[in-house]
Amino acid sequence: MQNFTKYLKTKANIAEPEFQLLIKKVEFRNIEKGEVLLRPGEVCRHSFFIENGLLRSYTVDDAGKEHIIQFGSENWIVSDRSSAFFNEPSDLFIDAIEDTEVVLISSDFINEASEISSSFRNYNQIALQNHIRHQQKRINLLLSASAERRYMNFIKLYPDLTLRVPQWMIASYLGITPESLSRVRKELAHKNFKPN
Amino acid sequence: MQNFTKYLKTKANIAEPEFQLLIKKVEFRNIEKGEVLLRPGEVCRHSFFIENGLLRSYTVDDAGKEHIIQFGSENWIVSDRSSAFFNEPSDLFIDAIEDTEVVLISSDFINEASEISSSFRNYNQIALQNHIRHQQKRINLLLSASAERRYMNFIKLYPDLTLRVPQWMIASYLGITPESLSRVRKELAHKNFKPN
DNA sequence: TACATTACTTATCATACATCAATGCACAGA
DNA sequence: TCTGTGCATTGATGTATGATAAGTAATGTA
Repeated sequence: MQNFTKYLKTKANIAEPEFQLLIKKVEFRNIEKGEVLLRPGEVCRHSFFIENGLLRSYTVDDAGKEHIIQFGSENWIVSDRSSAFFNEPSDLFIDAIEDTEVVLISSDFINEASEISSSFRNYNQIALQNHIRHQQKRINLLLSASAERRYMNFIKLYPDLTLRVPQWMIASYLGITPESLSRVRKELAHKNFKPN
Repeated sequence: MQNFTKYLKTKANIAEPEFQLLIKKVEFRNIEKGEVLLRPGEVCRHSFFIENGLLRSYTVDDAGKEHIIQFGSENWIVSDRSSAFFNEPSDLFIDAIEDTEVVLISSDFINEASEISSSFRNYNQIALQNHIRHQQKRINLLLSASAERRYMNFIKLYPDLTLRVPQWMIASYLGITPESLSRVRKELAHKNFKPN
């Protein structure tokens, strides 16, 4: 749990004694590729801090089509925040794109950590605000940008994911079909586009 | 400032003595229809609590096209949260769709209120989580739903706004053109669709 | 009342992207 | 080595929505 430890100690700035208290509250798990961690209808009881590996959250519409809401790799947290916070059934699937090691974070953990440490509270606040900022950018892109521009934005933001995630999932994240993404990529190659 | 008072006292559960302290910190303003409260490049120094009237926030893309991020009417808060929280220049315009009375809420106010009152802190937390939930639903709709379904969802969620907001703005919020929205409406009328 | 302005609709044509189907490839398991 | 399965590519075709232009209705205002 090196990454999670580092996350608590440096990012959330938790001191050693509090750390010793808190660390007992979390659980460690190995997830196999393809394993499902959350299904629609269930309440999301844990947030997943990713030590290493790759998770995604997504919805499935009436036509059975998947729409990816979020990817998460090392040092990210994947969760259905709304479901976890409001204790209501989720609309999402969460599953593993690669074999993944996660730290299970319960709502209790968050609450206790917030009580114990004002710096954790602060960090949590920042995380929420970041989430909002990120979502707003995505909404704006979905409203205003073509498939090509959305894809270019994606590889600029997530060069690592671009390599690790299968293309059809990227397409799903961008709100287009795999075929369209393939054509977009061909176009870009043609235009001699290079990432960076 | 009846609505705002009620908001602080009942929703955020602020007691009378704290209320007296806090209320001095806010400012009241009348905004004329069309007046601009925030422009891209500026840092969003205030959140706007709406006593009555109607605001919107929106971006303008390279082609000069507007994309509406949010509407806000009575008892809602309109703001660029990211800009306000992180103290960074905004990408958004905020302006008034109707003559509007607002209460100006500064970051200082939020911070002080959070220190004074744990119930305010709590309420603020809930507001952030609500925002995230709302944005996620919108992202999911933009990824998965047709123009028609997005519109149907809109009138179900915001029957009041459907009447008060000009159609071309609703179209902009949904990510379609006014012409398309007009077509969708015709279709729905044809199918004998009634709200509710 | 008349005139200007703004909002909404309708019609036509254009296009980005979806859908469907076929093919090629790589990798995993027999 | 063969074969199956999943993914990426490509081509042909379809369709929802965009762009443009014009008309009509509604609203404001002199």
